[in-house]
Amino acid sequence: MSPPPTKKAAPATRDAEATKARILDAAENEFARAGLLGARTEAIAAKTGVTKSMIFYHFGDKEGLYQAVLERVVALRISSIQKADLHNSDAEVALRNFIDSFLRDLDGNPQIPAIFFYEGIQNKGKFYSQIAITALYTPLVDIIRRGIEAGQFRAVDPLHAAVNMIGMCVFYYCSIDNVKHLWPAGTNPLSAEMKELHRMTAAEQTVAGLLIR
Amino acid sequence: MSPPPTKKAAPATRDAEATKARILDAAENEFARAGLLGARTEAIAAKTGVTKSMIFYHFGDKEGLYQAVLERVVALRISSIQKADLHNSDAEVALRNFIDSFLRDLDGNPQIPAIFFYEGIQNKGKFYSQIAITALYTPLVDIIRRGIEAGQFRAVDPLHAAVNMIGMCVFYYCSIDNVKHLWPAGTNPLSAEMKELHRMTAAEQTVAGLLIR
DNA sequence: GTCTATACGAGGATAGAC
DNA sequence: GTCTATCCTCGTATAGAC
Repeated sequence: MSPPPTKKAAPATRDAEATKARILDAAENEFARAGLLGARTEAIAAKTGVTKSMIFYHFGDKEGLYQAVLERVVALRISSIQKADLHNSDAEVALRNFIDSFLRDLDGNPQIPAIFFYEGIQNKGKFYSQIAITALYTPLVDIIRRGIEAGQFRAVDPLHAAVNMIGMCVFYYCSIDNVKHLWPAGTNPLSAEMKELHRMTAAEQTVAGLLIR
Repeated sequence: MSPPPTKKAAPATRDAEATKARILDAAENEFARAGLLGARTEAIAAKTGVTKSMIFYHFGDKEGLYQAVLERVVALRISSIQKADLHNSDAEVALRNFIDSFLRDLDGNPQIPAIFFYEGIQNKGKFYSQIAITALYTPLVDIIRRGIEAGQFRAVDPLHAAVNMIGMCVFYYCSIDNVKHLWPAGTNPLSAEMKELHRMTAAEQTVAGLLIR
């Protein structure tokens, strides 16, 4: 009698970097769905096509994986900010550039706002460090300050105004499943048309909310 | 020998309605902290001062308790909407009334936006019925439509505009722990002064975002 | 580096006494 | 109506083979 064929499937790959990247992609999805607390390592493993053990082998524990996901997301946004032209002497132009860059990033990654909502509410911002938040908000706050000084923007509180503007841009993506019934049945809130409509409307409202009438 | 004194503490109360109300209050807090999935019945019981069993006795299961919390919250908002004067012939006045009423409700219940974020993202809006969303958004959408027709508001998409405006109003309360480092250390984001500043800024930005320049 | 198998704790839910 | 005690499932994390 020949030995029974081994039950174990062959490892999908042995490329550690490729495996880590696939885990990070799946994890980003899962953390957006359920947050650090609700995310299931089993679900991440299933989406990735590897076993749970690989997550612990490569990232130590669930929290380590979560931090890696956050770091990658923040790095992406910082890179976008650097690419955008925010130093136009006209504050209104700089503001439009910032908002446009931000909304286009969201367009391509609509699940990211959810990650940060979870981070703020569930983890009380524990992993979303002071440095990261400063890097993301400071450019916007600076533009608002410049516009107020130049007499282009109303004299609002720049910090509250900045937070509110980000809220106006991201809320759509965080509440899609709550508000989808406002549109006719069958409308896809993430279709290219709907995302463009959101971008247009949000950009207009955000900028107009600040300009002097 | 006399029988040993019973270890069991006397029941805190035997008033079912009072107990249910205390459970609902604690549950609202806990669901805002962690959502339906992350909420711990044990935590709710501890905050309430009764045992876990009472939750199951009065509400069947965790999901039943969750639905009861949502219903109470929605009923509150609907009652506020009915109290506000939204039928002023001037759409700008009606809009200011709506936003002011909404922001004042948030002022008193800053944890409610979190409940709805969880509901949308985690539960995909399963318990936040079509009827509820319609009741909450329709008055705002109607005001926006009236203002556009009267030539007071820019010709934006009314549905997207309404969602974005709500986002501008609630985002502050959902991201406090993410953005708190923007303010000097020791600033309390929920102090009366900060909440008033948020109300003022958000109301201005929301209305200005719609008005024709 | 990847897999299988399992230990171990946490938490929802129930049974039954009072 | 409220409490105590317990069951059982689920999910993180680890051990060890390949």
